[in-house]
Amino acid sequence: MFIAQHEDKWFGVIVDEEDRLVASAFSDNREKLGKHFAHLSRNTKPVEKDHWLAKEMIRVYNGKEPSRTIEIDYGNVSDFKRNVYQVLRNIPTGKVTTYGSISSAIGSGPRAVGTAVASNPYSPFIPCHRVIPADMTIGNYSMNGKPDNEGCEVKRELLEKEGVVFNGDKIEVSCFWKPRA
DNA sequence: TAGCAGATACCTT
DNA sequence: AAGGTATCTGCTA
Repeated sequence: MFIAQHEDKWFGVIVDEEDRLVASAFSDNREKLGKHFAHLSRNTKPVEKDHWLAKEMIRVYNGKEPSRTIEIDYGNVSDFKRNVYQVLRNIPTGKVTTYGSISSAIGSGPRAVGTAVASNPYSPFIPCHRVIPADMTIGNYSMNGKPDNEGCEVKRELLEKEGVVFNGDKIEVSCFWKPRA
């Protein structure tokens, strides 16, 4: 596990031998982050600092696109989740889509997509924060493994930093992006 | 316009 | 084999 600190948050990544991403997450509590990773990945190696992916992560957290291509190690996820995550990777920065439109694109159901998105181990590189309910409200967000009210604020901040426009508690329809079938 | 059921497909144990 | 979802739609008033 590699770790980095930025403002009030900790950012962690786990990579494979070829620097592909096995898991990533962030938290305002370093200990919680460690526990979350232990739950996520068996072979959590000792903490090291300053991996390039940890820096990329802070960049993405601040609403920018990564400066290099990120390769994902899907070894630990089911086929279904991998399908969902590949759709998520195509959502442009500054846009959002809905659980329902993803499910119709891949021939599944919205609640099933919800469970897959909720257990995204690659946040924020795989942008689960860009998935919202069909009524265009902010919906839910998990921190350290569970849905979290504070996490919803983080989700909104992430989207605003990327340029998503809010109108009260709803997102402008101009920010909606439809996944291709 | 808001609230509520029922449908839904997949994941986890 | 059953129970749990980070949902959606259509009905009601």
